[in-house]
Amino acid sequence: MKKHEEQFLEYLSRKKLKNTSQRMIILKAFLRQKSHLSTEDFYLQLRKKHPGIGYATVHRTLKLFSECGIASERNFGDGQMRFEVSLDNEHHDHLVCTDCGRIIEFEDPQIEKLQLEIAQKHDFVIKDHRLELYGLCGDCQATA
Amino acid sequence: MKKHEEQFLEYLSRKKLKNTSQRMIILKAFLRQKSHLSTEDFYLQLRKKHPGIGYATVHRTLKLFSECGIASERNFGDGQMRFEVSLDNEHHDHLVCTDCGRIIEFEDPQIEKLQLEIAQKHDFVIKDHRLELYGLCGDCQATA
DNA sequence: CGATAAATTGAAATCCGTTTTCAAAATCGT
DNA sequence: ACGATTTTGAAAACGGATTTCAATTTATCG
Repeated sequence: MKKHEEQFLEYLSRKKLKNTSQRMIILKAFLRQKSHLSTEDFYLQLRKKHPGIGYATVHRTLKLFSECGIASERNFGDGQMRFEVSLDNEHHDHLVCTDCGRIIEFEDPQIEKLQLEIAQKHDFVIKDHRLELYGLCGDCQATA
Repeated sequence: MKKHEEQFLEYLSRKKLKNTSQRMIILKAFLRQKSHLSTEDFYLQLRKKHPGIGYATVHRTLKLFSECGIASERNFGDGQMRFEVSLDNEHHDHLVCTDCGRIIEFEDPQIEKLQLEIAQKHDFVIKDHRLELYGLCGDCQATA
């Protein structure tokens, strides 16, 4: 996991950006968090420990993470942008419970392969994809 | 294609809503359009022929379409909501060219099947899904 | 170590698409 | 045609993302 930090620092110097205490704090907090937090939620979380850091800075820094490749932006269609730590180059997809909001990650090489075939058939070169399955998780099926 | 119109009219009476000329105009224009237009674009398009109809009405009517099942909302993560005519119960997915914005629809029963298996494995019941492949279409690969 | 240029910060303002408000107009049932 | 109810369009409000700007911090270099 050191890799992410290095990658970020390298990106900063490559772009002649400055290494600030805020950026480091946000980076550490970001790497520590597991779930797919919206900018807002992440900010609120962070503010508990670091009340001085403003929303704008959090927002800008998350964008930086995304630019340098250590974060991916997600959009589950609820109007909130979400960020997650990108683990190496493995793409993964999401299973979202529409009731409790739980998000489970998965990946399926077979589906990926089929996607490539579809792209070929339409003469597309795929750069990225998103696959989200919406439904009810076990718990929520029970209470429904 | 008469079905959509009937379905909408039925929905209106079921909900004790009124059948207005605006709604009929919007319905016809909506069914005629092929692509995945954003509310904004659809409104601009419509305004050429019907300058009297306001954005709010278009927006509300598209929502109605969505509620009664003749339209589906799409969100390709560009911050604009898009609506498309829902053809019967067949779900389809999208291939989006990130350069020119072209959108191609496809469906793949194999992928659907794999999705169900994944859901089962995680004890989910799937209600819906979205799969979008982003890349460059043939034309844009050439000019890139 | 300073001095200086350049980048960053936080608060507030702005942006931009969506959604709501409200008074006037249209619709439907009788 | 009447009256209750819904709908309409313009404009305002909303919500989240993004930008602005003056003050502060950082990196670099003598």
